[in-house]
Amino acid sequence: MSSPVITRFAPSPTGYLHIGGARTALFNWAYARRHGGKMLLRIEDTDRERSTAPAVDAILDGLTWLGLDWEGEAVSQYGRVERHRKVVEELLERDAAYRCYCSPQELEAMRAKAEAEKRPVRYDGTWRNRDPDEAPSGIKPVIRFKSPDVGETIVDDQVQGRVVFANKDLDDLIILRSDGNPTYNLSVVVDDHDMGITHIIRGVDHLTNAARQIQIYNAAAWDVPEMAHIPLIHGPDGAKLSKRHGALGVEAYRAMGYLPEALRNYLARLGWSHGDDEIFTTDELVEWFGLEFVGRSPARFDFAKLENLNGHYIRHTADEKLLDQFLNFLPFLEGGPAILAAIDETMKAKLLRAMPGLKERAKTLVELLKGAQFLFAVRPLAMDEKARQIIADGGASVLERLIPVLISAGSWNAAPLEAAVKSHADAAGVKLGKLAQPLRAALTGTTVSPGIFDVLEVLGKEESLARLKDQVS
RNA sequence: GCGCCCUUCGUCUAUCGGUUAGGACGACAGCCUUUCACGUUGUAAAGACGGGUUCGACUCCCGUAGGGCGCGCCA
Repeated sequence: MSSPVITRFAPSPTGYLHIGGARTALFNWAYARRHGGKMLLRIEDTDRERSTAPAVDAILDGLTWLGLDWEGEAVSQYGRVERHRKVVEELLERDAAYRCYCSPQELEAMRAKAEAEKRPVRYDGTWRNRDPDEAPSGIKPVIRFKSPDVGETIVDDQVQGRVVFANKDLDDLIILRSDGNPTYNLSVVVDDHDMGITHIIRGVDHLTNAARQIQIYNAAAWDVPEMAHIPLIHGPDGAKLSKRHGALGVEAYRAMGYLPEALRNYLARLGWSHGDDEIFTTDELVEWFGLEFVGRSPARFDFAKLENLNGHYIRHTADEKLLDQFLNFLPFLEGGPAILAAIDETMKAKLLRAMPGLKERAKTLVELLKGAQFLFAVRPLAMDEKARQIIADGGASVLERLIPVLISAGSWNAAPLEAAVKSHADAAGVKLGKLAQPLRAALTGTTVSPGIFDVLEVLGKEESLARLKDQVS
């Protein structure tokens, strides 16, 4: 029996859980599930300047919302510094590390010079073999890892394949700062080892780190875990994902009205595939997931596809459950808490009854709310300017006759609304079907819809139509 | 600059040497619908470029171009 799979998600709490991190977490989670293992969570908070408690909360909250659970308590990397220091001591004793007395200024000069001479920017190894007795007094040294200077380091990656790095390209990285705190690459190795991580799944931006980390594993005589470096998510323009694009925190997606199952499905399909399957349950994802099906090229984030998927999930969610999700979503929407507070049992019943009509025309929960506006409208109804305009332009007789009927229809389910419009179509002798849309706009205060133009057209108000079009544009 | 990685329709992708290169989103057109939406049918749309290897390359190799990532006392 081989050892159980243990994966980990290790975000640094310097901000929210961004979409790329969410996908990394999803892959780790799915992989662990697939193999009956578990996913651990480690907060990489060794950067005391930038790490914040709210960020930790945001990450845990984001994962929870996405339905990605982890085993046990989240490990604080900072809480393990003593252990990290101890390992550094051991490396020092094994002659796998050494003290370096170069000042930040010297290093900066070294970098600048290398750049000016168009040479690779690397630490030149000044103190690697220099006699420690020559150490200048009053300077606190950093400790550098003694990276092998010949040969090569091979990252046998589950996704990237066999990636070879020449050791001469990897310089002696700092593993302990002058203030006595360990650095990332050292901490990661120690933690992954101590936590018994068997599979490291993370973004390709860590590929070079992987090589350095493997060297540390070797120096410590520890087994190197399996590694898988997955491609990054790019913005629609192919460049790095920016805020404007989608590098938002998952809570932003929640606020935009996306369902966690839709986001999960979408994210899973980004870089991973199972033949032509596009829509699948989380159980299926777990059943099908495998690193061998993860591609190596970066994927662009496509909101249109996410929306489509979200619409699908909204349509296929049972009314009761969808109502629950809708209600749970409101607190995260701007102005949503007030709306939620105003929803009593009667309103819930109305919403539930309206759900069938509502959900098939909403791609997000925000749109669902928009569609439900007619239920929330305060009576008597305040009409916006555009609606008044229509009435003034001749729609009055028709609208005036219809509005009382529509209000008395009571339920305000989309279906009765349309039925009411329908039943009066014949009576009025006009193609009133075309009025449903502008009516809704008029009754709810929603902004102009193209339908209003139709109204005027139906009523033969060419002149008004021209005027309105002019006003709108 | 150095190192590593990537390159199939606009986008996400299937193909794992032999296919009319398939699916999905989006787009466009039709149908359904007295609105919108849903649904449905159809159309357009791809192997970056140049060399090899092979009976045969999208698939393997090399090069070019383009793109990405990394090169901190950040993680």
